[in-house]
Amino acid sequence: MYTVKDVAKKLEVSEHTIRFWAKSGFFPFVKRNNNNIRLFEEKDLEWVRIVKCLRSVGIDNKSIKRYIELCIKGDSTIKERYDIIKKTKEKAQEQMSELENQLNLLNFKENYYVELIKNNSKDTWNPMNKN
Amino acid sequence: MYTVKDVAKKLEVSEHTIRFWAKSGFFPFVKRNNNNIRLFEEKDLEWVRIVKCLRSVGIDNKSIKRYIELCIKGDSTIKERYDIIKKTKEKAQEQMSELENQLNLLNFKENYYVELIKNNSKDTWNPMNKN
DNA sequence: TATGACTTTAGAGTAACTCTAAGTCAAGTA
DNA sequence: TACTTGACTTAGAGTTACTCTAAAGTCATA
Repeated sequence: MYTVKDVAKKLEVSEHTIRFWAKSGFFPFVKRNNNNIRLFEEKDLEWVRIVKCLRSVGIDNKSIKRYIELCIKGDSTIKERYDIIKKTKEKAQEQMSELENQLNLLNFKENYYVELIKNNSKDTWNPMNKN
Repeated sequence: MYTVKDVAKKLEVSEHTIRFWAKSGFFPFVKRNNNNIRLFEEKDLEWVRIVKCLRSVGIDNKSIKRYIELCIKGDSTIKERYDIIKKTKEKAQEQMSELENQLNLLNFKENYYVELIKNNSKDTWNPMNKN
């Protein structure tokens, strides 16, 4: 059994965020002990992991809530949930190729600076260069 | 020469965002015509591209502003700018591997749903399943 | 028993957009 | 010539998803 703090540490999400997600209704299944303290079971962690995954791919909180409501409804919604996951996956793949582009640009910039430093030359690319 | 709208379309960023960035002081070099309209030159587009790149890797606007101020200062700041780009690149690489993890999870989920549908079986993973 | 470490909540604060309203200007049309 | 349309401008309000703070409850240890 894990407290909010444990979950936060284990999944590398802030405690604030876990509580915010809880308040947003993302974990309707989480039990509380006698002192009103949330205790996540092993199985629940998988769920938090999915929420983190959806968020980090940029799915908004309203859509995550909708996905959760489909899960609550039960097996009749499996097809619809499958579609959501598939769309999300496609979105993630686009992000991957976008990130590759950005990495290329950063590599280019890095090399550019390396050359500048090595040759002690002027930064002619910089549109505001005063030199 | 490109208006804000042109830049927005070319770099796939909203016009609002370009104006917001302009207001934030990200494009101190952009000229205006007689009617006070911003006109970006070809060279300036490269700059907007860098800003987009830094933002999409999660660099905050204050840090981007700082980078720009270093650029304005001129060639004496090249080493410091190099360090920023290098750190940003490392951050992007971490994001890449994080995104790979998320993609793996999404693939796993996708296959799980595919199997459920194919075999018409129960969703035993779902912690809120009512079936 | 009190100190400290933990939890909870409501609600204020923040970053980075995102949108709206009101205004200027130039070009096209009746 | 007057009017409408459309592109651009600004200030500032609104939104999302956190992020933080404050107040209060519980429990172990000194």
